[in-house]
Amino acid sequence: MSTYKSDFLHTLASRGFIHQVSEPEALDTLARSSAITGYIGFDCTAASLHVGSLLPIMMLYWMQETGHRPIALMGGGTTRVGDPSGKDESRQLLTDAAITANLGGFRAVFAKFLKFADAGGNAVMANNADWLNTLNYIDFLRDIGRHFSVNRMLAFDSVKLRLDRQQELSFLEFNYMVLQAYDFVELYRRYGCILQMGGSDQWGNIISGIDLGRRLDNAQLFALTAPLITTSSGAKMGKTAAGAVWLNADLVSPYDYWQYWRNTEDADVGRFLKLFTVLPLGEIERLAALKGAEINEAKKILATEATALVHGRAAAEQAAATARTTFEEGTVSKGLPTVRVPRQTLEGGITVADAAILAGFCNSKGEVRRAIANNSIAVNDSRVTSFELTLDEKDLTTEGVIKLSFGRKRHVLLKPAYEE
RNA sequence: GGGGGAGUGUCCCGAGCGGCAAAGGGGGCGGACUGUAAAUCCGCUGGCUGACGCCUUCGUAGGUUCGAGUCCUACCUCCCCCA
Repeated sequence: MSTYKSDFLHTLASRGFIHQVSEPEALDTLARSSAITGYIGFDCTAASLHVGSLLPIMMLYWMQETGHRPIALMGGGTTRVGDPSGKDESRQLLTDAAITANLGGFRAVFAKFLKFADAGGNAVMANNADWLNTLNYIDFLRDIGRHFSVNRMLAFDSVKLRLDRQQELSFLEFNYMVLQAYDFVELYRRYGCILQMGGSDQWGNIISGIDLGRRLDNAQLFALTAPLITTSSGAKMGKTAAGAVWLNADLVSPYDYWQYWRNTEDADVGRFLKLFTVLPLGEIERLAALKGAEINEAKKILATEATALVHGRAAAEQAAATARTTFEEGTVSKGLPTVRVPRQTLEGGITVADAAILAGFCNSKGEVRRAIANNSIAVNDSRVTSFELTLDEKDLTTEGVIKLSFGRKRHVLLKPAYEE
């Protein structure tokens, strides 16, 4: 399956994580004979990590799992600059306060995948703000800047793309790759880190770091990139009707997260099981081979396993149970997302339109109107045909809730709120 | 510096003789069919209104006109050619 002899590279390769590796033989040999240290950098542009970050996180997970030391590098410093790779326009700059706040949300997520010192493991969480924020400009130019050829930098895709399209590329962004390269060297010096991993769009930036390490410290550093993951039908990972699929439970509930994976396309099941669960490959092979409706079993396992990694086994099982009662038994499950409606409002009667907006299904009454015309909205599993329909306490089921549905997959329980 | 062209429905691309809430795609959402899949077909894809209708939208600001995405002026941004 793979020609790698080290546990680390063999695992990554056979699970589909590897796109490109610099000097694969040398790295393989090294990883076989000793514990190596490697890192991946993460942006702090959002308040939570999302499904797109999952792939790199899993690489760090396997790194630790196969006996090495992973470093999750928070881009507290580089996020202040903004990576131009793969973007047409410069990203909006975030305030330092926002970056710090975002960082806070990350640690808990990483702790679910990696064992840091407080959990008795060797994983490291670093923040490049620690060394970037205090850099002295002139010193930095003389020590680091001299090793960078502008001629070469102009040839990098991330830069060239912008220039070719006559898109603005500020000097600030132009420096991003220099800083990222410097990060690599800094981590090498601090932790003996010799490997940087990342998405395939990071290749150029990583190579810059390798070059810098060789020039400054005569170090042999390595690059490993992962393929860009899309669904079989070509869509980018991690988007749903409601937006990005975040890893924080307060942004995307375990139930919704489970649903996201449950709705994986047939053709992706095997690949995703390998990438996003830690099930043994033999088991995955068996699941991916299921045909027709049977592959739904594999999807449920994918959903439960993937959810368990992020939200814990109990939450995953609960999401699975909720899905089972909702979709397979067709009954009202208490595990569905609930929306509280003040009791007075309910007594006075609330229109379906307002309820649908409250539930987050629609943004305007016009949308609700169209949705009803399209047969999309149901109350307690019966189709709503009239825009005039008003809901009140008589519509409460024996469980004391009103089940409001949008389409066949999105359900919400309206629950009278007695407090406040 | 001179000449020519372009900016359209706040997701993207893109048509648009002065009557336009504005063609057509893509994407998205929903329905049918299925297996909570894919493919396919159908519907929807500015806001308010029960409805007549009203309001807001075509780079920005003015102007002409009963009426402007469309014509005129200035400005901004981008592309191409000449220098």
